[in-house]
Amino acid sequence: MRQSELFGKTSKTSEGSATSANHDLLVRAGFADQLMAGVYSYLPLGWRVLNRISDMVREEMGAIGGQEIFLPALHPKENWQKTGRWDSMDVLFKVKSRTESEYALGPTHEEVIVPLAKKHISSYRDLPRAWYQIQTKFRDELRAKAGLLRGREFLMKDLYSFHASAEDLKSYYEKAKGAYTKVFKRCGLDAIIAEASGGSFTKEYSHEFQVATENGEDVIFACACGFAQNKEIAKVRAGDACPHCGTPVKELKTIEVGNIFDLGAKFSKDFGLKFTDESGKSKEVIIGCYGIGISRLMGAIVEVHHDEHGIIWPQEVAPFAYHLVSLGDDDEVYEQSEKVYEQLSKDGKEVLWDDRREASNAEKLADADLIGIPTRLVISPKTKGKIEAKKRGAKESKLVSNI
RNA sequence: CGGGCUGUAGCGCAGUUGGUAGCGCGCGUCGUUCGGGACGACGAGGUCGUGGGUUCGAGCCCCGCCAGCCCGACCA
Repeated sequence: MRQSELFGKTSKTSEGSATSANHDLLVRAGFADQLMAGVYSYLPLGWRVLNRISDMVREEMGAIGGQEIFLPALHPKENWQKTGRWDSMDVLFKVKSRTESEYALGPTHEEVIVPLAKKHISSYRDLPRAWYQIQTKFRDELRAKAGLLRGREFLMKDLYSFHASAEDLKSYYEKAKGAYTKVFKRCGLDAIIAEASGGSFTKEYSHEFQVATENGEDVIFACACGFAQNKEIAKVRAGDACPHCGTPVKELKTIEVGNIFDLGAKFSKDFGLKFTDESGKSKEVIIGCYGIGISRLMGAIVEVHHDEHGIIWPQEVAPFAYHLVSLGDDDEVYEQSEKVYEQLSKDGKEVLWDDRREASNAEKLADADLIGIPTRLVISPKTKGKIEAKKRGAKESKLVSNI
C-alpha cells in the first residue's frame, strides 16, 4: 500500500476533549474516526488491525472445534420476552418499525442461537457443538467512554457451546480458557483470569480475562500465584493474604478483554432445547458462552503498547509488517524504494510505503512512529543503496542489503 | 439519568465593556528545503451547535433544546 494513496491522515494535535490514549492515538494516526459517543468508523489501518485480530481469533476458535456462523443483529421481541431479558436487560437497544412492531438490536445472541440450535440438536449424537460469530453488537450504555473500551456499538466474537452434561461443558470450558489465553498472548497482552459472578441469568461461575493497565475501568484483586477475583465478588482486599498461597494480594486496574460463562440450562429451559440421551431420556442441553470484544481488544492493545510518539503494534496484530520510508527527494532513493516495495510485495510481505515526495523527512519519521508498524525500513541518500531497518520502540537500527 | 466542563474554518484554539470574527496547524499555487512534524510569498476556507428572547445592534447577555468530554449511577 502506498501511503500517498492511503485513506486516513495523521494529525499532529490531539482531539480536544477525549483523554484516553487509545482514542487519541487511533484517531490521530488515522485508524478510526468517532461518529458519536461510543461509535466509531474504521479506516483502512484500523480495519486491517481488526481483521488481524479476527483472523487470529478464528484460528484459535477453530482449534477448539468452533465453527464460524453469522447471526442477525435485528432480533424479534418475542425471543427476548421468552428469556425475560426484554425487561430485565437495561442495555438492550429496542427499535420500533413503521407498523409499531418492536425489535431488539443484539447485545449478545443467546436469544437467536438457542432457538437455532433447537432445529439441529435432538440427540446426544448431535453433541457437543461449538459455534461462533464475529459481529457488531449494540448495547445502550448510559455512558460510553474511554474510546474503544466502552462503546454502544462494537465488534465482538461470541462463541456458544452445547453439551450433554455439566462435566462435558466443564472440560470444554477449560479448553476455551486455554484458547483465550493464547489469543491474548498473541495480541501482546498478559491476561489475568479472574473469577467473577455468574451474572443474573446463571447461578454458575464465570471468568473474566483482565489486562492490567492504568486506564482500566475494572478492578481486580490478584496474586502472582494465579489467584484473581473481580472486585464485585472479591472477599479479599489489597494487602490481604492470598487464599491460595498467603502472599498479600494486589489491587489492579484492568480492562476486561474477554469473559467466559457457564450458562447451565437457563436458556435451554427458556426455549425448550432438549436432547435424547443414550438411554432414551429427554434432557436439557447445557450451554457455555464465551466472548471477546474485538474492537475493545484493539483499544486495550493500544493502551498497553504505546509511548510518547505513538502506537507500538505487536507483530501479529500490526496493520502492516513493514513501513518502508523514503527520505529526501532524490530520484535514486525512490527508484530503489520502488524496487524494494515490489520485491517485498512479491514475497507476500505486507508493506506500507511512504512514497510521499512532498512530505518532509521529519514528518514521515514522526508518522511512522505514530502509526507504529513493527519494522521501519528507511531508504535515504545516507543509506547509500542499503536499507536501514529499525524496530518500532527500539533505539538502534542496522543497515542491511536486503530484507 | 444526576453533577461538572465544552461547542467559533477540516483540526487545535483566541475573541476585552455587546459594535458586524482572528491565530496556529492543515489545505491550494510558486519557490527554497529535506534524518525527527522545515521556510518564504500569495491564496481558498465561517448558517460562531441549535431554537427563541433582550437590544438600534448578540460569537459575547437571558431561557430552552441538541451534541461531545470528564465524575457518578449503569455496564447480563
